[in-house]
Amino acid sequence: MAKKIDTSKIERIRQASVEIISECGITGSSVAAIAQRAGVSAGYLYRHYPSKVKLVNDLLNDALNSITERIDALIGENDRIDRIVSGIIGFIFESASLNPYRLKFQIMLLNDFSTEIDPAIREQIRQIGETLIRKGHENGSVRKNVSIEDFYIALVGIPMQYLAARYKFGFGANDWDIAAEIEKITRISMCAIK
Amino acid sequence: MAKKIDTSKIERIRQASVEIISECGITGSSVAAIAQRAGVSAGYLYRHYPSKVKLVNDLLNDALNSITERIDALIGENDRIDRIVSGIIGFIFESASLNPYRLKFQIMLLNDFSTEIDPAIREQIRQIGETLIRKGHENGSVRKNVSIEDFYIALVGIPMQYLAARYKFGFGANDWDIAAEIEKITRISMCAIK
Amino acid sequence: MAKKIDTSKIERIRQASVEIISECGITGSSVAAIAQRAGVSAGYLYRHYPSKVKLVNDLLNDALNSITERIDALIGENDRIDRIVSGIIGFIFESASLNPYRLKFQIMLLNDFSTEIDPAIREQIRQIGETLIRKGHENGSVRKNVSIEDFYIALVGIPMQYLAARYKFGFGANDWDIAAEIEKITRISMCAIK
Amino acid sequence: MAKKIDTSKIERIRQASVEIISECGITGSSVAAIAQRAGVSAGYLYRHYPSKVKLVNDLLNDALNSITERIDALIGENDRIDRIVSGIIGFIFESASLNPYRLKFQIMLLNDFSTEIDPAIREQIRQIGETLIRKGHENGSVRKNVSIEDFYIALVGIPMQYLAARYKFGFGANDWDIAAEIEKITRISMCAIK
DNA sequence: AATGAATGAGTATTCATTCAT
DNA sequence: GATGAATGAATACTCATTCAT
Repeated sequence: MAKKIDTSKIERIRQASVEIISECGITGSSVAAIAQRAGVSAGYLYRHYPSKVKLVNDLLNDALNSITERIDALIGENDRIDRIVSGIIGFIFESASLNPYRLKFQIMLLNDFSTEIDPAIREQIRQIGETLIRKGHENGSVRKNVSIEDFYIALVGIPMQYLAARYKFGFGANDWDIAAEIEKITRISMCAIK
Repeated sequence: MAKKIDTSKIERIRQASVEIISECGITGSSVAAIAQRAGVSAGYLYRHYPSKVKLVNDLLNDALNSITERIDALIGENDRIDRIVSGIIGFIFESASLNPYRLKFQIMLLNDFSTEIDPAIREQIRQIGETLIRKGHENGSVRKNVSIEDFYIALVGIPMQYLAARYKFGFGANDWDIAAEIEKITRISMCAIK
Repeated sequence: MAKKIDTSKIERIRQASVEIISECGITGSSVAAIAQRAGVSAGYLYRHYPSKVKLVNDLLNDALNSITERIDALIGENDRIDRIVSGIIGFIFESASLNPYRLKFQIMLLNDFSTEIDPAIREQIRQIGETLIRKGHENGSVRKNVSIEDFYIALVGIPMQYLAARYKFGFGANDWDIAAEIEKITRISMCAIK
Repeated sequence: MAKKIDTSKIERIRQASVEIISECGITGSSVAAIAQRAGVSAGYLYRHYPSKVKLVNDLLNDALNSITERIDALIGENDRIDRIVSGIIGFIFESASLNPYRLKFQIMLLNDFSTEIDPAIREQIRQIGETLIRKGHENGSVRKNVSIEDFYIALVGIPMQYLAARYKFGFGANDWDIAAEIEKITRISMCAIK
């Protein structure tokens, strides 16, 4: 029986990449630094990712997938738009508290015009948007002329900018009432689509 | 007499920097590439900026200053928070249509955790936030527990995420009714503070 | 297992540095030129020396150490100052014939006021000087008011200037009677301390 | 009547060059820095020296000439070798106290194998050496087999190494009895040729 | 005459990537 | 499989030199 790939090493590479890239930016992060923080050799990294660019793309796609999958799940679970909105905002805040590096990484790359979004992901996001528009129209929970951008802002843009402001400017207290924050952001986000 | 400094060259360097950085990221943009696009030599650039870091900081500070100055002006002109909000959103959209690179540059750097905001700028932003909170409370146009972050997303976060979504995903039509957009986004942004 | 470090490469870098620096001066010697003469890549050099400055300092310290170590050894072996003086002069001439670049390198850097001597080396030299003064006074082989500078001249300055004159002006024949030269220089050097 | 060349500017360039080069080395000294310290423009400097290399060569030749001229003068004035030796040593010490930069510059370049001595100067030095050998033999004040190198270290090498040791290592007191030093060094230097 | 703006080749240093072991 | 030695192209920055004014 052939040796299994040591998935924990791969996971360490992924987490190390996210950490270092969120701290130093993409081009500011060297493969050597990533490998070192992951506790593997640079050569090992290259046996699993053909290039640094592919690694970063993979990570970004996964990060976006985790959000789209959650939205898909929420859509499958219930029809109420407000539940979907508060569900995804809760997910983002939870993700921020579990792994802030990962959230910073997502925010950074979603606002970085030097990296392209994988067309498949873009298409997936477009479909989610259209599904949500249709659903919203069916049960009258969104306004007539709501657009995909409006949903993007509501589900992703607003909560992430809220967190970005904290990370970037560090205003305000450090002790939040997370449940209250989620409720507040949900209310704001609903304004974007209702 | 020696040659006169060609001031247009400085401006060309600034614009080229903003363009290339918004396309390639900070570390992905080489001084040589910037100089070439500006039509000057790399050496020339260094006679006016002591380092690439200083150049980028200068550009970012100017970009942020242009926003804070506009907010200050709007605050000075009138007391209605909704006018201030729509004024700054209008300014951002106008800026996006005049010089999209500059706006991309701002969005990118505001969401990049590998660069620090100049403490002077951060303080300026904090003061603006507090002034707006006080004003809003005085005339009852904002809710009780509104925070600086709430104002940040209302004035900057939400309009910029709209634009980021367009730039990054390219959904939707290219022919906007800008006035209507501004009105819509103002309404959403007001939800963040009201 | 990864490739083994080829230790001969390090030695080649050291020798190439000494050669090129003795020919072109420190700032006149590029890292690229050194790497090329050593037959390694520039990147390789940087995996073993953190900077050009450190490389040069290392080489200079080693070169000075080789002299101070020899003096220490000679001091340990016998008490006669004249034996120590002729021993070190012999060592310098031997070194010049084995590796003239290395000697040129030493001469150059000892007479270059743009580089600092490592304080540890300076202290070592001072201590050697004081030991020699004490020893010399004990057995009456040096004059009363002999100073550290006098010993510096005797042990290092005079033999090296003799060689510098050859290298720089190229007077005289190329076929020396080295033993006689050493004897002559020793006699002159003894005048500096007796 | 045509405007005269402003000789004071030229002199300032020369002195500034000597100062900066003695502090930073040849390649470590930029033309811009030299021009600035001289209070002239870089362009002005280039109207009088075709290149940095030529400037440095000129300065070195002048520095060596000032020594050879003094030796020639001393030879013309008297026949006693010891008077010539003490005369030139006195001249070097005087020069060191009037303009230490200049002396450091001379020491550095005489021990720098990356710059070539002008063949005319070398020939002049050789002739001086031969004259001194002949004179010394005539009046029996030097030993039979004395060489040009012996004279070089007696007249230049030994006094300059004394000064180099002070500059480089900073041993010893700062308050010398210059007359006594000159006498001491003359005695040592005479050993090199007697 | 004198300036200093402008250049571009050159320098030290880094880093993605390869490959011998 | 896994390593890390080795590479060399790329990057930020400097500086001798030129030339328009």
